[in-house]
Amino acid sequence: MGRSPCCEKDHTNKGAWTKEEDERLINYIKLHGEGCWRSLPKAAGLLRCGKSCRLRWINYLRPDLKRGNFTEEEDEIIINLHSLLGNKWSLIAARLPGRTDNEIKNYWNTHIKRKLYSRGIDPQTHRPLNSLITTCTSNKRGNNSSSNNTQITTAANDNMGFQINMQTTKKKQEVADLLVMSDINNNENEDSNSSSGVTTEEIYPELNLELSIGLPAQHGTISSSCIKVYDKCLKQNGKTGVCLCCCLGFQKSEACSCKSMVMAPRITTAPENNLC
DNA sequence: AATGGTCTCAACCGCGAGAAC
DNA sequence: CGTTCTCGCGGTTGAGACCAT
Repeated sequence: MGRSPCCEKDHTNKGAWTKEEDERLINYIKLHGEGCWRSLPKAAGLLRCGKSCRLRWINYLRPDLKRGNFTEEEDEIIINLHSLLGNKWSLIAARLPGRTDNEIKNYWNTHIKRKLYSRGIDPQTHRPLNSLITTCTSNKRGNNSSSNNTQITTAANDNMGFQINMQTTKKKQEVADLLVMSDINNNENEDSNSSSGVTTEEIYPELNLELSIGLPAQHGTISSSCIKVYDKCLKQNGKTGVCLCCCLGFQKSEACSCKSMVMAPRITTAPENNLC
């Protein structure tokens, strides 16, 4: 019946590789070649699972890897290939000798996305950001209970750009994400005169939250935090288009520079300090 | 100099497809 | 033919480097 497990996970190391482990892996592959990742760790005297060995070799130890910064030419190749292939990093890597899928993926997330945003291009769709007036649909519960929907719409803002220097930690980002939801919840609760301490989930077990928000298109400095929050929202809601200021509820509606673009009820009852 | 926030990237995790039994 | 495993992939995480105050 089937095959035996690839490794005994109780007896394997995790985390960063040591020099000694690297040397063992390199020496073994020099002698025996790549492949047979399942049996490799034991044969090479490594307390690692085969998967980990494969990853270490492919992403770091392979002799044909090109080290150093990506060139402008490589940037453009990646952008073009991504527009054709999407997040098929292995396919993109196959067309860039000496680069790994992991490396390209990291580079995309940390550099190229920002570059595209600053050009006013959405990195997912490769279309101009200011043409996007879209719908974010939070439908985690998978049920469209139309009477309980909240719909909020803003348009793209050409003036604000992405010059939001969000001094947020990862935890703050999570809080910020929750803020979005809780602000919506607050609006819902205000509407229904609900008292505090009761979650929206309790009030609306089948709640579907639908947002329609636009992204600014002006060139500017974008922190990776902004991009992460944007991506997270994008992922959770399935579609494109978030004004972060509004999304995070970081400003009062009357103080927000994109107020003229707000077309529908705002997301938030904002905190006192205006970070916009 | 100390502290706290942000960025980068190596490594891990989980999943799907196909192979082995 | 069904079950289990391997391989490879894309997404995510977290440690440490770097930067700002």
